[in-house]
Amino acid sequence: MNKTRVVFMGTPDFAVPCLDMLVKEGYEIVAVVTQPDRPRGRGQKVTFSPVKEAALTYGLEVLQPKKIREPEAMERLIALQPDIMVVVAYGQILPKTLLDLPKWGCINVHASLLPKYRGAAPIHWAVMAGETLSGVTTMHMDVGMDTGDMILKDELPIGLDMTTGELHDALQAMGAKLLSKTLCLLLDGKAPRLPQGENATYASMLKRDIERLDWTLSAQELHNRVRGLNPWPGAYATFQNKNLKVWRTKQIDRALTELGGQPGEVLAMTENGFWLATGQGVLELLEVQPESKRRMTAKEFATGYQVKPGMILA
RNA sequence: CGCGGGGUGGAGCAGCUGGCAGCUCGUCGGGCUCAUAACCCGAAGGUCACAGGUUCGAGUCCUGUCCCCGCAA
Repeated sequence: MNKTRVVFMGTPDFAVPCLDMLVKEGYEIVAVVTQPDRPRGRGQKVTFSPVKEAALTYGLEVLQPKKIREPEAMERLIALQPDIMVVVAYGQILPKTLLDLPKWGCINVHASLLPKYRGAAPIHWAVMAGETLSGVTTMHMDVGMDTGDMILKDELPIGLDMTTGELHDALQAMGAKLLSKTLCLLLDGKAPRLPQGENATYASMLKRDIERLDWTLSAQELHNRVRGLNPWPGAYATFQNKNLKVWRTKQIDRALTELGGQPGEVLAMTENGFWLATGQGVLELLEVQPESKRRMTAKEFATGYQVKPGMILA
């Protein structure tokens, strides 16, 4: 049994394996802090965050302050006298008072190789940028946004067709393992403090306009956009005045000049879908989803909606 | 009660101002081609989500139920 008193802060799925790990390894989790319950989804049903769901199954105390700075929450955390706070995608900035509260400080697990992709959506932005290497980093938190001194890193290659969802799942598992190692080092007094250096980039929250596909971009950029926004929030284009989500694409190694066509024009039907002209290069659509319909292969879509060469997607 | 779309042969869609259930793909049989993502001829395959109602007659109109999905969060 591990007597270290831990406060865990986290919200989405990504954080859950870290909480699982802490429980499994016997840490004394004195409280779990997560974002408040909010109405969401179709029907506006109030739902718990994944971390809250997990915490409840473990019978842990759950705190859900609207703002972490509110006195009630601060007092409670202070009263709990945590030895360490572990923060994984919580979604709120911690004030210095809290950062300085635990004896061992506050540790964060971040889904990128810092100092690249600091911020809210590191996985999405890394995939959309066409990065070939990703990973997770643990750090000693400070007042900045993901600016703290680093402790450990673990790397993971990003495949050419890998989606954000796939990378997310891989990094999620990796994050829990790295956190485990990090805590061992830290509690041994052996955790390094590696400054992040100068080459930082930021991965801000996604804005809605990123989802709309612009066929004048290159096939490469569009392919990265589509896989980077899969499975959430999804990229879409317009077909016959209705939205068409594009879930999976493939870059075609074929010069556009030999085929002609304006951006968004259907060039040819293929075994699995169809080719589309872009600003530069050819993109094959493989999986799409019309409004109100389920996901389907681009082949099925083309069959039912009578897609033919020469037609235009906007 | 957040807004909205939809459930029709194996797949994807049309039909929904009520009157014999249609299209493309796939499947099966046959033909053609050096070849192909092909092409030609023919065939099989549907309790039109479920239950009730209106009607001479319902995939189509009305009511209820189940399931799927988009937006918004």
